[in-house]
Amino acid sequence: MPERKRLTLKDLAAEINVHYSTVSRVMNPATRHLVAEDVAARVLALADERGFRPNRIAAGLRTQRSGLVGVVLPDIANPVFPPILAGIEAVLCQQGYVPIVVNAGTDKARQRYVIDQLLGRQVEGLVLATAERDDPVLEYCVAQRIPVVMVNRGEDTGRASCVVSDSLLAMRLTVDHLVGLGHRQIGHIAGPSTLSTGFLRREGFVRAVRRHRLRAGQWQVIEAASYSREAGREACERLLAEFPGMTAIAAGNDLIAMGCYDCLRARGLRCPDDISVIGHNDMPFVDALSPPLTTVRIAVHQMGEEAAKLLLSKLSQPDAKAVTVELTPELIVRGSTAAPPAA
Amino acid sequence: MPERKRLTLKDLAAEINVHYSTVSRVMNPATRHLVAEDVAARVLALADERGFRPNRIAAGLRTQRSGLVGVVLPDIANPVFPPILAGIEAVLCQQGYVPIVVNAGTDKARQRYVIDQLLGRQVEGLVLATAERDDPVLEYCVAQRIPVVMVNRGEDTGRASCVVSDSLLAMRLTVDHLVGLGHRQIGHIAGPSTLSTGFLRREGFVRAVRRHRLRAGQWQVIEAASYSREAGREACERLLAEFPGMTAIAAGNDLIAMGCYDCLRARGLRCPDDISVIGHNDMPFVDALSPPLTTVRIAVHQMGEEAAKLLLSKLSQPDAKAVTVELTPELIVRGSTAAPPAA
DNA sequence: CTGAAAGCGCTTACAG
DNA sequence: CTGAAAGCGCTTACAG
Repeated sequence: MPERKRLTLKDLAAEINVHYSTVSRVMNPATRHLVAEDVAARVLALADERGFRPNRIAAGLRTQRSGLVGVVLPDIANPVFPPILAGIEAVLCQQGYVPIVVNAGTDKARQRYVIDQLLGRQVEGLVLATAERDDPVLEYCVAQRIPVVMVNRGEDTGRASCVVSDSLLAMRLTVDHLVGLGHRQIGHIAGPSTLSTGFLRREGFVRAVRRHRLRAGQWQVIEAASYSREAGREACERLLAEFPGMTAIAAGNDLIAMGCYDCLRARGLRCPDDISVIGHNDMPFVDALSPPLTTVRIAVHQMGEEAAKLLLSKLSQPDAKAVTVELTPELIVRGSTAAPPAA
Repeated sequence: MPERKRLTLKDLAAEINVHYSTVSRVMNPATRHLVAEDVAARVLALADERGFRPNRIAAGLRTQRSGLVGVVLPDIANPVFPPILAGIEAVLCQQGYVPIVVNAGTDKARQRYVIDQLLGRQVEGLVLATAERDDPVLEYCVAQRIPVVMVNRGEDTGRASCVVSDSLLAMRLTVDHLVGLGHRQIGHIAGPSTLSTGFLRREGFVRAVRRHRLRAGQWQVIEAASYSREAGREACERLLAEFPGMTAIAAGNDLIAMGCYDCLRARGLRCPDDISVIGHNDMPFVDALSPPLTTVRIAVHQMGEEAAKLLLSKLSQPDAKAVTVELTPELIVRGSTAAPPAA
C-alpha cells in the first residue's frame, strides 16, 4: 500500500503544461477571471478528476491568514455550550473559517497556556466563553492585540465585544411571574458574583423585587459556590435556613434549580405546592424533570452565531469599537411554579 | 495602536547575533542539546521576555505534519458527544495535537464535503462519530489513505479501528435485570438498524431474551426512526398497540426512553408501576427525571480517550492493522424499573 | 493572459 | 557547536 503523496499545484501544472501559478489562479475563484476560459476549464477538469485540494496551510502561511479561530470553553460538558458552539461553527464555516475548540477549565493560568497554544497555531481571533467580570486572560488577549469576542459571559471594562443574554430583563420576567402568582417571600440563589451572569442576574433580581415594592424581609439573596447542581443544593439548604418563610426560589441557572429540587425532595418539601422554583437557561430536557422546570430561555444558538459574526467583523475592521449584543430572553412557564400555599 | 507584527525566528536571532537556525534548534526541545548551553540559555531568556511563540503553521508546512486532527460529529448538541469530545481532546492535547471539530449532520454528501475541507487543512487523521454500518464516507477516507478511527459507532467491514461500548453485554445486563424483576413480556425499541449501535443492541436483546427461553409472544422488537425523543414516543405508541401485554420496555437509548415516558404519561400509564422502562447511555441528568431512569452507563469519556489513542498509534504506525476496542458498560438501577404489576 | 521569481516562517541535511 | 542553504506549497506583484 504505497503512501500516495498529496498532490500539489506543481503536479497538476506539469500534467497540462501550464505554469503552476496559473493553476493557482484557477483554483482561487477570486483570481480565476485572470486566466483564459479554456485553460481554466482544463485545469478545473483535471483538479476535479484528481481530487486536488489546495493546501490551505501553505496558502495561509503565504497570505498570513490561517482561517482558524480559537474557541475557549470552560467545560464542553456543560449543556449550554454545545448549542453555542454549533452557532459559532455554522457562521464561521460559511465564511471559510474553522474553529479550534478547547476545553480550558476555569483556571486562569491554564486558560492562558491554552491560548498560547492557539496563538502559536496562528488563530486569527478568539471566542472566549470563559470570561470573568475582571479577567486577566482578556487583559492578556488585548495586550497581544488578538481579536477577541466574549460569549455568554461579558466583562466589565468594555475592552472587547460580547454577546450575552439580557440578565436584567430575565430576572424581571422571573420576578414578575412569581409576584403575579402571589409570592411575597422570594429567594434568589445567585451564581458566582465573579461572573457577569451571576452578578447581573442578582442585580436584576434586586431591582425587580424593589420595583414590586417588596421590603427587606420579603426577599433574600444567597450566592452559590458555582453553577452546579451540587452547589445549588448546598445553597438551597442555607437559604431555607436563613429564610424560613420563603415560598419561591429564583435559581441562578437550571443546574442550580436542579440542586434545589434535590434539596427540597430530601427535606420532604413539594415543588411547586410548598415552594416554587424557577431556573435560567432552559437547557435541554428540563421540560422532562419532575416537575417540568419553569425557566428563562436564552437564545443559545443565536448567541453563538452573533459571537461569530462579531468576530468576523472585528477581523475585517480591527479598529471598530467594541459592542455588546444583548439577546432577549423568554420566560417558559412549566410546572415548577404555582401560587404559594395558602397561609 | 500599531498592529504589532508577530515575532519570527529571524527577529530573535538578529537581537542576539546568532543565526536563526540556532534559535530554531533551541526552541525545539528535541534539538536543544545541539546548541551550547549558554547560547541556549540566552535564546530562551529572550524568547520568554518577548513572548515568542514559533509559528506552528510554518513548521507544519516544512515538516509535513500539521498537528491537526479532524473530529466529525453528526450533532454536537447530542449529549453523548461532549464527553467523548472532552476525552479525545484531553489525550490529543497531551501529544501536541489539536482537534478541529465539525458538525457534519447525517447527510453523507455533506459529511464528505466537510471532510474535504478538513483534508484541505492537512489534518493528519480523522475521528468519525458518524459511521453507519456500511459507510460510503469511511470508504472515501480509506481510499484517500487518511488515518481514521470510529468512535461510539462501529462499522462492519473492519477497514478501520473503532472504539465502542459492548452492546451485546449491555443488552444482556438489561434483559437480565428485567427478567430478574419478574418481567416476561418485554419490548425493545431499537435504534436505526443502519447504525451499529441500533443493530447490535437489537441483536443483543434478541440473544438475551432467547437465553432466558422467552418464547415468541413474550418479546417484541420495533425500530425507531431515529435516536430521538420524538421517534421514541412514536415507536412506543406502535409497540403498545402491537404488544398489549407488555410490562417492560428496553429502549435503544435514553432519548428513546424519554419518548417512552412522554407516551406513557400521555396514555395515563405509570412507570414503573404499569410498565418499566430502561434506557441506554446514562446521559447527564437522567437521574433527575421522574422516575429516575434505570439505564446502562457507557464510558463516554474513556471512549474518547481510547479513540484518540488509537488514532495516535495509527499515525505512528500506519501499517498496523485495525482493532476494535470494546468498553464494558455498567447497569445503573434507578427508579424506572420494578416488578411487573400483579396479573 | 501567462510565466518567472520572491517570499511567508519554519526545519534540517550539509559543511565547516 | 554554528551557519548557510534548500525547500515545504502556496500567492502575488512584476514583466512581457
